[in-house]
Amino acid sequence: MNVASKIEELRDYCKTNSVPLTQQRLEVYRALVWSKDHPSPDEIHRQLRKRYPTISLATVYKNLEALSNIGFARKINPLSDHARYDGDLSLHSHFVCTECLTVYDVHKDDINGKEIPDLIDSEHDVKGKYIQYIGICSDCKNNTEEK
Amino acid sequence: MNVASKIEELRDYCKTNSVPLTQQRLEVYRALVWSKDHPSPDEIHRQLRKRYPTISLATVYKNLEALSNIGFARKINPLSDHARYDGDLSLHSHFVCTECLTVYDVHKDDINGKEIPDLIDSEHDVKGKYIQYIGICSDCKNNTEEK
DNA sequence: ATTCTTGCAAACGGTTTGCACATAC
DNA sequence: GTATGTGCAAACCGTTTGCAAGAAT
Repeated sequence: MNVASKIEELRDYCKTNSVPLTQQRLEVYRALVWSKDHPSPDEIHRQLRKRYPTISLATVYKNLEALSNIGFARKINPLSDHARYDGDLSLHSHFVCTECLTVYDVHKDDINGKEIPDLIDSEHDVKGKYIQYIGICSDCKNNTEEK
Repeated sequence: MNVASKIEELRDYCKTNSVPLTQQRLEVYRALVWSKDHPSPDEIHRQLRKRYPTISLATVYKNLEALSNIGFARKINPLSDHARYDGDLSLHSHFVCTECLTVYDVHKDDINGKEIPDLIDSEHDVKGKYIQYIGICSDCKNNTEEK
């Protein structure tokens, strides 16, 4: 899907759901879908600042959060605020709970013995791979239900 | 592999390679391989402090780094210091360059059309999944070779 | 008119650094 | 004896928060 039509989708969504669509929010979204890599808030801010010199970094943060909440963006690294270490270097995957940020190991028999596919024909030097499953862990699920 | 034999491995490695094995380094490693989840430096520090009240947080950081360098630990979230956002919410995977921290999209045809296996029989609520490939991107590879 | 957003600055919290002292080799 | 690690405190830097002014509905 191209950039223009994605922006139309955001316009439509905001109109339909009475979500305020400020120029800043629109431009944060535009910078995001325009970007080939996966920008940090700071990168988006630096880029937007060229054309909108007064836009503040806090606004970029708040809009990325807002866009995520309405399903137009996603933070790809839920564990972005703490380093996490693993003493098990064998091949395995992870389940990350987005509530409590616990990381659970997932081993081969938990995914029906299927292999993690290799990345083919890539110019990059692949050193490792694992599947990252995202969701709500059983503990958090139960605690939420109790409320 | 059990905890005791992993610790023996570390002892052997350090002896063979003349790497200083301090009590602190040993205990950081022990705490790491003991742990069921994937602890942050702070969690390891809090745990060790119960038995070694003088151990400092900076030491834990330095030892996790040192253990990673000799292949006894791994930071599972290379993007832990910056939030990263994605405007493409369709199913795809990521290649993360550990040098420049750029994130490249990986689509289905880059992995030979194979599916990402589902997590089966899990009590957790899986909302999403993607493969994280880790390595050195072509740009960084070329720049390193030039040096 | 009301509600939500912006921009600024200050506060916050995880991580890194510099250095004198201590420990492993 | 030399090289490396430890612990403390300060510095660093990405992120969050509070609030008065401004914009969207």
